[in-house]
Amino acid sequence: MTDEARVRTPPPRLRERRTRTRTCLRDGIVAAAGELLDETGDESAVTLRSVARRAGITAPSIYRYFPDPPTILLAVAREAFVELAEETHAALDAAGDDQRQRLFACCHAYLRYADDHPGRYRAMFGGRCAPAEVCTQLLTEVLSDDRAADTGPHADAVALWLGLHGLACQRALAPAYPWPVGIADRLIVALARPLGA
Amino acid sequence: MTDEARVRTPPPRLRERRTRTRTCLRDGIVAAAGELLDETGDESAVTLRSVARRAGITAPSIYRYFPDPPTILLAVAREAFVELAEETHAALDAAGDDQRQRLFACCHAYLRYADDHPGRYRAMFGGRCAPAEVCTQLLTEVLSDDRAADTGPHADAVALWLGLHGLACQRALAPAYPWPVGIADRLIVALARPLGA
DNA sequence: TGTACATCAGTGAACGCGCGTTCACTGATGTAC
DNA sequence: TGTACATCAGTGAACGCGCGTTCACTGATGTAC
Repeated sequence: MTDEARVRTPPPRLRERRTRTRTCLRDGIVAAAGELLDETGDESAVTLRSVARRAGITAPSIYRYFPDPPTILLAVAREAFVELAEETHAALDAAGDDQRQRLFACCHAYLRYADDHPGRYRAMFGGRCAPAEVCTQLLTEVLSDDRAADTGPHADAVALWLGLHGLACQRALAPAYPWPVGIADRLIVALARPLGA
Repeated sequence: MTDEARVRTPPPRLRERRTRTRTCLRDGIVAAAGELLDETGDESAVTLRSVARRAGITAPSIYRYFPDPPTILLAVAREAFVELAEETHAALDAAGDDQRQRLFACCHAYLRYADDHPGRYRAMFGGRCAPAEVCTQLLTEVLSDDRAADTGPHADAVALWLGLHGLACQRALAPAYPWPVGIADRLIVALARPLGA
């Protein structure tokens, strides 16, 4: 009786699996890897098998979607860049027209994303992508309006981004560190002059 | 004959080992781990066994010096902080008395160390130590002379360090990225005002 | 509408590998006589 | 000075584990009649 019931259990499990398939198992795999990354902060904790466990599938299933584990992390990083862009653009949209407010909104949205997704943030800049361009492009736009005559809005954007990145990076690793209050604004003001001043 | 010769080979190997022992095998282990770190840029490539191979000993030997692999990386990070401090102080000593020159010398020595030891640099800030204090203390000294009246030389030093760290960090990961020329000076100037201006 | 069949996403067992860790051991060194 | 012995750093074999990867398979789905 008990054995019979146990033999019959597969169907619901398969049904559940099939349902997941429809909403694209690939997304589930990427999401699982992202969660593991944010929870552990350690790329070596994101193995093919640990991702499979988190996603509720068996390890070989992943090969239908990704040729190898590094490609999963690449997908996580790419998705994270899209999310980051969405959040910073949303912050810009909500900030109105004032240049200075737009600058701060954009930068704080950037830092917030890094704080909320420390593992993903590290994966983004782990050398798999060439992402500085993505980030600096946005900042170049935010900065560029009244800096066309400067030595180069691009270089200014890179400098500002490097400052934000340094803070985001280190906050992701040592969130408990007693950062001076207003350190983010101090960076923005210093690096975005004359806009931030 | 050949077999006999092979049987006799151990002694020189033991002698060599013993020689190494005198100059402290522990240093050899830390050095081996540091080399692996800089060559691969990947902490997961620094295993107990890979370190032992690089150091020319067997894996269990390491237990005489370190209780587990993470402790090796901790030792590498600590040693790297000492080296970094030595190099920045040497640069300051060579820079003379001019405040501005001292600032640039210190910052460039910092960046040079990161460029020369990318793997070690990442390990330093991998969350094992609370290192921001070590770095910012030095920068606070370099900055503080004519900034005592500022809202806080410490916060300024942290901001400057974050900028340098962002650059060092990202250069260690993507050395091929086409950084704008003079990006380091741009960061220093912006973050160390009025000293850098 | 009902039935037979092809498809193919996901399974579960198996493999070889490098890992961390343990253990009894070996043999060079330094000490006591 | 020469000999017997204790020490203990490093060895090499062995273990169990989780990993990536492969393979034949299962069974739900969609299609052809």
